[in-house]
Amino acid sequence: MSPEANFLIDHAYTTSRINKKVDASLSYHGISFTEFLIMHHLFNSPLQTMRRIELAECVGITASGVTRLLAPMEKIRIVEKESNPRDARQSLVKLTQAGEQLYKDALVSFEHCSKDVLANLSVKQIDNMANLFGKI
Amino acid sequence: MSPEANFLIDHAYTTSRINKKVDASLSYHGISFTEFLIMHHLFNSPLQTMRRIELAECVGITASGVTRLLAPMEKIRIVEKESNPRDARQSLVKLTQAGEQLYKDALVSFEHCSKDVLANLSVKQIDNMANLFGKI
DNA sequence: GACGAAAGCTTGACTACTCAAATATTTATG
DNA sequence: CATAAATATTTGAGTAGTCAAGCTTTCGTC
Repeated sequence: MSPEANFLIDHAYTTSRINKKVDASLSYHGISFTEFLIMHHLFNSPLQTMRRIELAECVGITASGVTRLLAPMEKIRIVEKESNPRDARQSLVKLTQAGEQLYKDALVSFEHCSKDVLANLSVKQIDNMANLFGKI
Repeated sequence: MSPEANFLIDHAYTTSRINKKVDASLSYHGISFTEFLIMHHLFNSPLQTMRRIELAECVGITASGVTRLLAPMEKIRIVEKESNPRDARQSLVKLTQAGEQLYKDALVSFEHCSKDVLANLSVKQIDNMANLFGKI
């Protein structure tokens, strides 16, 4: 078996362990990793608003996945809809004040979890991996 | 945001893209990545049989996930049940002849896909990443 | 400036899981 | 050796998505 194939198999295993740790860490705030990613991209987008299709691309799910994910988040007022006067097809998404605070709180846990997950690697090694991953 | 947190976020994105490519490549054989992983671990286990709980650990899902995943695979005779005379609780899983052939065929696609996914990386870089991933 | 094609989003039906509880069997202990 | 605890698996109910089809709005072209 080639090193490429072996890597993908090992990678799948490691990824599943990482995701479990991250989900466990964020569950304290009542959110999943995917919901955290949504909030992360909203928070860091220039106008704090994004189209649903952009969010889908960013977090690696489909547009309908975004619709279903956002529905409960709107209900508890973490995010809200905003319409684009220039294009009535679009339904822009925005973090509410509460959503912004929740993101900041969750980020603290996420930072802790990240450092825990990657505790055996130096910053140089992480940068190196990040660089290699960027090529994929 | 720390390099660790940034890495996990980028990693999630890249992983989703990798999984999509792998699933697309294996769909030609009518199987998912998870099913491929099951067959892979069965094929490479010393006696070609494993307990469901071992499979669950290997592929990073729960025992009940394994039950549900294997049900259709048994139905189309890719895998079969075998009982352990020493322990009646166990229900061992084994690749059938057809399952073994399917695995070998799927492996060819998986190898192609792996090389394609990692085309921009040298073998040395892949080994390096595999090594770093092993520390996680 | 009408109209077919494309973009953005949602919905219905489905898949691939998860978790908690139930069942069956084995192991350990008093 | 009886019985409590632990192990292996399955099942019921729920969650997190997917895909294909549909609706509405915009764009491109003639």
